[in-house]
Amino acid sequence: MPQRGRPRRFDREEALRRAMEVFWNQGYDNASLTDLTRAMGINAPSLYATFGSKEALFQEAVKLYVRTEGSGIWEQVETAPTARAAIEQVLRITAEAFTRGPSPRGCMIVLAAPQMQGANAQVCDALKAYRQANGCLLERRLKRAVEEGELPASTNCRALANYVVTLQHGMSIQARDGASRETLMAIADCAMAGWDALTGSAQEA
Amino acid sequence: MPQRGRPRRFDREEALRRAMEVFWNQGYDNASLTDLTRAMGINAPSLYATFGSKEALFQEAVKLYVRTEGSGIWEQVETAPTARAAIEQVLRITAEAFTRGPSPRGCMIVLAAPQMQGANAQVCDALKAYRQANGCLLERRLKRAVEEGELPASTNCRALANYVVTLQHGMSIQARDGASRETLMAIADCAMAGWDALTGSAQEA
DNA sequence: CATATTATGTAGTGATCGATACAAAAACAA
DNA sequence: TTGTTTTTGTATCGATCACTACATAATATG
Repeated sequence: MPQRGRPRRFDREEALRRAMEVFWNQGYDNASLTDLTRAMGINAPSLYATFGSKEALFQEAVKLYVRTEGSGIWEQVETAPTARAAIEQVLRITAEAFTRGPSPRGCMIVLAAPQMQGANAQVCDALKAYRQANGCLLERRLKRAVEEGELPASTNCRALANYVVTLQHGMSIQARDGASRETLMAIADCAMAGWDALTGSAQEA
Repeated sequence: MPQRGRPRRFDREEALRRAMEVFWNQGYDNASLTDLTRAMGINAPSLYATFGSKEALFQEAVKLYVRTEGSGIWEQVETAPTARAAIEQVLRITAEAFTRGPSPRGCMIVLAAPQMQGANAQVCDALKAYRQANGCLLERRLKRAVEEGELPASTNCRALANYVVTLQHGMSIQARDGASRETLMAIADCAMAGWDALTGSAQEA
């Protein structure tokens, strides 16, 4: 049973992609339905018939963001040969990804969040979960590095992971403030310059 | 000529302080006039007669924040004996300040910002200026450390300052997500553990 | 053809936004 | 007292918010 009734005049994926860019640029609350429908090229009833509500549209947009724009940063963490390489890649890909286009800079998951602590607790908690998942991913990778002997057993993997994600979150603010790719890359360089001393790994001793 | 006419029934400073907390918690756009007037204990006409507009009130609230809550973090940068001590203090005081109370966590200047890139350009630019002032302050302190021989002449002070403020900005996100004081302190510890290797200063060589 | 089903555009819903008009109230000066 | 000045509370303003009722258009099915 393919389609009955009048066919849809727009592409759902394309419309969702444009909605994602609006949310990415303006955040959840500041993106009005007028902004969204104009960018998506549809009217409000079509939006509601297709996506349900503004909040549901945002949730879908976040999933699309994680799947497309945000994935490149974290997808190599498990496969990287060392934890050191994994984290260096996270920071360097971040610097590259956050300065790709002129319009949406920095991470949507980080930047769409802080204002809506009180209102929209649903949306806020979902974003928080995405944010913390990255920290857990890094912590797991670091623990594996300890098991494999790359890092000493005394390594505080939790603290180290928090340190990296904190720096990575800060890069979103810098990117929004207009920092260049070179500037962000220099920040990544700073982190990696201190890495061996920070982990107390064998390379430096 | 002290006061003419009917005297004001509320304390201006106290009302401003309460407005600051609302903005700090909810950001600029998400703080409605209803929220503000309720917290300040006054009606809308009194707010407008006293502060001019929501935007003017926010600007005053930001100045109050910088003068009171935010000052402790940066005020010792110039006077600290070394750049290393200055930056360690910035990060440790940040960890302490961001976990002081339960309600407003993280830096108001960082967290009230990202959503309002498009709208309220005035307010947004003012916050951005405050944010970048901290980076400049750190960069100047690091340059002084180079002149005084604490750091080698090859030190990239700009990159180093950006690295520190990026980490400090990230700590605002962590604080909003509920990170404990110990967690933030561990992040500061990580940064300082890598500091000597990062700066290539004499202590490590 | 007729009928069912789905999407579309127009137009509007009540609610809330930031901001005010207005008159009563409370202090001063003359 | 009488007038002047400033603040106060009430009751709103037009604009915009997220959202939807409704009739029409466009497809499928029978």
